Amino acid sequence: MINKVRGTQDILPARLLDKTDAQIERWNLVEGAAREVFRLFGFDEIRTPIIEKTELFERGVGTETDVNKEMYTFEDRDGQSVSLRPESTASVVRAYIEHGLFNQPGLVKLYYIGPQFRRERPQKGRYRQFGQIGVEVLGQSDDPAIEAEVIEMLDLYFKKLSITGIEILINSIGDENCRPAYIARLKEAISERLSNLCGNCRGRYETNPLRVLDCKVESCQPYLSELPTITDSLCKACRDHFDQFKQMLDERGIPYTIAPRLVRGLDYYSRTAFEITGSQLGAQNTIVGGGRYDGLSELIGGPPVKGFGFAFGIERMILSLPENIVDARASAPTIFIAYIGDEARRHSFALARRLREAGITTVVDLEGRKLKKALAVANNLSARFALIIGEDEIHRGSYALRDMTTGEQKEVTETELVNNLNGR
RNA sequence: GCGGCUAUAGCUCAGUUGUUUAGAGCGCGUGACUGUGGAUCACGAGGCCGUGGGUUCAAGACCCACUAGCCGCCCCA
Repeated sequence: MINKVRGTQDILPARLLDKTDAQIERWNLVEGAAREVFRLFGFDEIRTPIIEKTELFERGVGTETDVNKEMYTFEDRDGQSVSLRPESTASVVRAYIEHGLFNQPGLVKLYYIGPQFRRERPQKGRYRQFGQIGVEVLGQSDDPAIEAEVIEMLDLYFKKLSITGIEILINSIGDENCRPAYIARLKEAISERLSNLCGNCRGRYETNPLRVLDCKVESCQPYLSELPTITDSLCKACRDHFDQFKQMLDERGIPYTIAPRLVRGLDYYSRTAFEITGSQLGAQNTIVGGGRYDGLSELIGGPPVKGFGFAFGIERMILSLPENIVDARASAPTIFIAYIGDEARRHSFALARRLREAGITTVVDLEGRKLKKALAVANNLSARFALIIGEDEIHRGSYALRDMTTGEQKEVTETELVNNLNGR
C-alpha cells in the first residue's frame, strides 16, 4: 500500500468522510466566499505556476529566512534550480512585472487561490502542502486607504463565513529611512540584556534583531517589555502613514489592536504589518498574515512598485468555521431512478437523459440492483425523491415518485416531473 | 530541526502480570421481505495487531530503530 506523502491530505466530500477539516464542501465554501467578496471590491483572479526558478524566492523571500530553508528545491534536467512555491507574493509580483502591468493606469488588484509547499513538521493547521488565498494591490501608490480597504474586505469576508472571535493586530515596522537607526538602538538595548535572554534570542540578535521582539519564551518577556518599540522611532512619513491607516480603520468601525512587537518573517516587508488570529487553532493561531512590501519589485529586478497584500491559510480558515455551516446534503441528487426489469432499465437511461437536459440532478442505478437495494442506495445518497419504474409504469405513461423523507408516493408523468422540479 | 504522546477490522476503540482460534460498536454484505429505503432480528465477510529488528519456551502486549499521526517548541498560513 502506497500512502500519501507526509504533510499532504486528501480532500473528500463530507458524505464519504467524518473529519470536518478535510471536507470538500468546506474548501469550496471558503474559496467561493473569497471569490465573491474579493469581486465586490474589484479584485481579479491571477494564477501563477506552482514551480518557479529558485532565485525568485531566494531574492524575494530572503535567503536567511526560515521559509527559504523549508523550500522543496530540485534541479531540473537542464540544470536549472527550481522550487515549489512556499508563498505566492513573489510570483504575483514577478508576473506583474513580466506582463508589463505597471503600465496599467491606477492600481492592479489581484487575488490568487492555490497550494503552497513548505517542508515543515506537520501538525494541526500546518501542512507541507497547504492551501492559501491571498490578495496583492500593486501600483505607484502607498496610500493607507489601500491598507484600510483590504482589511475592511477581510472583515466582510469573516462576517460572510460567520467566523467570530478573531483579532486584528496591526503594526508599522518603518521603512529604509527609519528602520536602520531603530535596529541600531534595539541591538544596543538587547546587548545590555543579552545574558538574560534565551538561546534563540541570542542567535536572532545577530541575524534578525527585529524577531527578538516576537519571542514567546516566558523568561524573555520581562526583558522584552523594556526594549524600545519601533512605534516611537518611526520617521515622520511612516508615522503619518500609520496614523492615517488607524484613523481610516476607526472611520470604518473596524476594531483592531496595536501590536508594537508584531514583525513579519519575510525580508521584504515595510511599514504596515498585520495579522489576524483565531482561537480554534492551537499553536498555529495566525489565520491571516500580511503587510506592505514596497521594495520587493526592485529586489527581483523590476521597476519601483509599491505593494500591499495578505495571505491566509485555507486549512486554518476551515478550522475556524462554525461547526455546521455546510449542509452536506446540498449536493445530493434530486431524483434517484430505480427500475425493475430490462425494458424499464433502458427506459430509465433515456428518461434520465431528458431530466438532466431539463436541469434536474438525476442519478440512475447503473448496477441493475433489486428495487430494495436501489432504494437503499437512494437513501444513502440522501436523494430527495426516488422514481420507480417498472413495466406497469411504462405502459401507463406515469411513474411512482417516492418522497424519501416522508415516504409518501404518488403517480407523476414526465411532464409534471419536469415542470415541478426544473432546475433542482 | 528539537521534545512528548500514539499506531489493533472501512471508522471509533477494548485487549489484564507475556500464553491455545485477537474482540465490540458503527459501517458493509446476505436473508427474514419475488415491485419499496430508514427501524428490528438472524447470519456472514472483513486483521502481515504501522514496518523492521531484538528479548523470551512463548510477543498485539516488553526493548530498540524506522515510518506516520497528534500535541508542544521553532517558524509560519
